Amino acid sequence: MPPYDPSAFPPFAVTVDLVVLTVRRHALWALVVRRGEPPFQGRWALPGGFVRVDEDLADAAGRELREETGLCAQEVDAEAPPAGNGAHLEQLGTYGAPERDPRMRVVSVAHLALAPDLPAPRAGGDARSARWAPVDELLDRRGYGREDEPAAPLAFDHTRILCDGVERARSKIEYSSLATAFCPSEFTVGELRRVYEAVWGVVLDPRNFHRKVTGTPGFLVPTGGTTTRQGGRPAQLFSAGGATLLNPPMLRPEV
Amino acid sequence: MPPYDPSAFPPFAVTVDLVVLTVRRHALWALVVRRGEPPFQGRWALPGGFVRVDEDLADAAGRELREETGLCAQEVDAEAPPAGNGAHLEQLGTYGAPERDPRMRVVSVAHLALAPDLPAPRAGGDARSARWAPVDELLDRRGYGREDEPAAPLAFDHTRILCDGVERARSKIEYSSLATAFCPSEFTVGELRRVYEAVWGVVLDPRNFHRKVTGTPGFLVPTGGTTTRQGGRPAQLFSAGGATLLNPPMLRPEV
DNA sequence: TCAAAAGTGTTATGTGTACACCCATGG
DNA sequence: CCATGGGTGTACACATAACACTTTTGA
Repeated sequence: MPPYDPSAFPPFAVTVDLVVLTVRRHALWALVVRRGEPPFQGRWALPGGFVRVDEDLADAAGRELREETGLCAQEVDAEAPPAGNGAHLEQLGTYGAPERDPRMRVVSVAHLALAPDLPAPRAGGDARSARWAPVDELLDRRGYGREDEPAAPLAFDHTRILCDGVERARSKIEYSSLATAFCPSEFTVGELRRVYEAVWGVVLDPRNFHRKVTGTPGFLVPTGGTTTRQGGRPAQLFSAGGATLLNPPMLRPEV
Repeated sequence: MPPYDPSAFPPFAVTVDLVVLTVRRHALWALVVRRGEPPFQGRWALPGGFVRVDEDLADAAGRELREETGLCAQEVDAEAPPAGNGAHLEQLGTYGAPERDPRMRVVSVAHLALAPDLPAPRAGGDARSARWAPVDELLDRRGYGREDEPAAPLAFDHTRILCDGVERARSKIEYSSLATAFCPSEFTVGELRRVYEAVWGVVLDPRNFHRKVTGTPGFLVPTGGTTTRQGGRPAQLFSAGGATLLNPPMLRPEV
C-alpha cells in the first residue's frame, strides 16, 4: 500500500458495529457491552471496533463477533443459507454523521448478526463486560419489567442502529429463511414458530404455520428424529434447507 | 473536531459512489463517467467522490448527484415518498475490500438514485465526460447491439456495485412505490407499467396492472388531467401518492 | 376506417384464514 | 385420565391470471 498522504483526502476512522440478536424467553435480545472510557463511559453500547488496515469489512465484523461471542459466523454478501451452528452475518448500513463521535470523524459500518440462544456472552479480550438485554428495554418500549439494569439510552447513535437492525430482521424473515438462524441446528416447527412470534411480536396459528413452512419448498428438511422437549406429542426435527428466498413469503399479520 | 492523531487508528479515505438509474426506451440505463486519470484511465466508472470532512454521507451523495445531473435529490433514510421532480436517493451498501483501490485504502459508501428520463447528463465541475449507458451492456449481458462505445468492464468494483444497485431496484419496486421515482411528476398507468416492464425485463398484462395499481390505496392520486402522448385513447394522469409500502405488493412474474 | 392504447367485466384458479378435529406423549 | 403441544381436513374469503369486450383518440 502506498504511503498515506493526508493532504490528498480527509482522514476518517472506520469501525464496524454489531447488532447481535437472539431469541430467548419468547422475546428478542441484543448483545451490548459496557463502555469503560469516555465518551459515554459506563453506558451500554453495541459491540464493535476499528477495522484493521488490511482487513475486509466483513472480516472485521466476523472477528468482532468471534471476540464477543465465540460464534463462527457465516458471512454473506446478499443471500446465503445459515448453516451449522454459526451465526448469520450481513452488512446492515453505514453511519457517518460528522458529530456522531465527539472525538473524531468516525464512519461505522454496522452489521447484523443472528444467533441461536447462547450461553453467557464471553467478555471481550479487553475485558469489557457484556450482556444480553431485551430489545424492548433497549429501545425504551418498556416491554419488560426491567431487570437488574436501568434502561439508559445506548451510547452514540447505537439506539438508531439497533432499531434499524431489528427492523431489518423483522422484514427479512418474511421473505427469506433467515429465521432458522435463530434456531439450533435441529429444531421443531413449533420452535421456529416461536421465533417468528418473538421477532414480530404476534401470535400465529400453529396449524396454518405448520402447513405453510413444511409446504414451502427448500425451507425445512426433516432429519428423521423427534423430540418432546417442548412437551406434548413428539415433534419432528428439521434442519434448515437450502432455500434462501421463500416463495411464497411468510405473511406478517396486520397490526 | 479535535486534531487527527494517526497513531490511534488506521486512516481511511471515505468516498460515495452513485448508482443512478433511469428508464429510457423500454430499458434500464445507468449514469457512468469516464476516468481521466489512472488507475483505470479511460475506463467508465460510477460517479462519486470523497466525502468532505464535515459532511454527512447522504449529503455527500446528494452533492455528487447534483454535480453530475443537476437533480435535487430526496434523501431518505429508510422509506420515503419520492416527491416532485427530485430523484429518490438511498444508501445501498459499503464496499471496503483492502485492495479495491490500488492507491490506498478506500471505503466507498454506495448510494442508489432513481431518476426520471433526463436530458443529457451534465459534465461534472471537473469536466469529466458523463453518459447514460444501458445496464444490460454495462453488465455484459449484451442486451443491446452496442452503440458507439465498446463495453469494457467498469473500473474498480463498480460492476459489482452496479449489479447490487440494480438488484435493489428490482426487488424494491415490488413492495414499495419506488417505481414512481422513474416517472415525471405526472404520468399515466401505462407509463408506470413500462417502468415495471423495463426494470424487471418482463411483459405485464395492461388490464390487470391497471386494476392493481389504481386499487392499491395511496399508490396513485389522479391529477384530473389526461394525455394522449402515448397514442390511443386519452389516459388519466396520476401523481405519486403518499404510500411508500404497497400492500398487497406488486407481483413479479415467475422466470 | 383503422390502429393503438386505455379501461371494465367475468370467470377459473389458487392462497390465506379460521377453526373443528384427531394424535401421541408425560404426569 | 387429562393437559399439552403436534399435526390434518375443510370451508370460506379474497387475490390473481387470463381474456373477451368497450372506449376514445390520432392518422
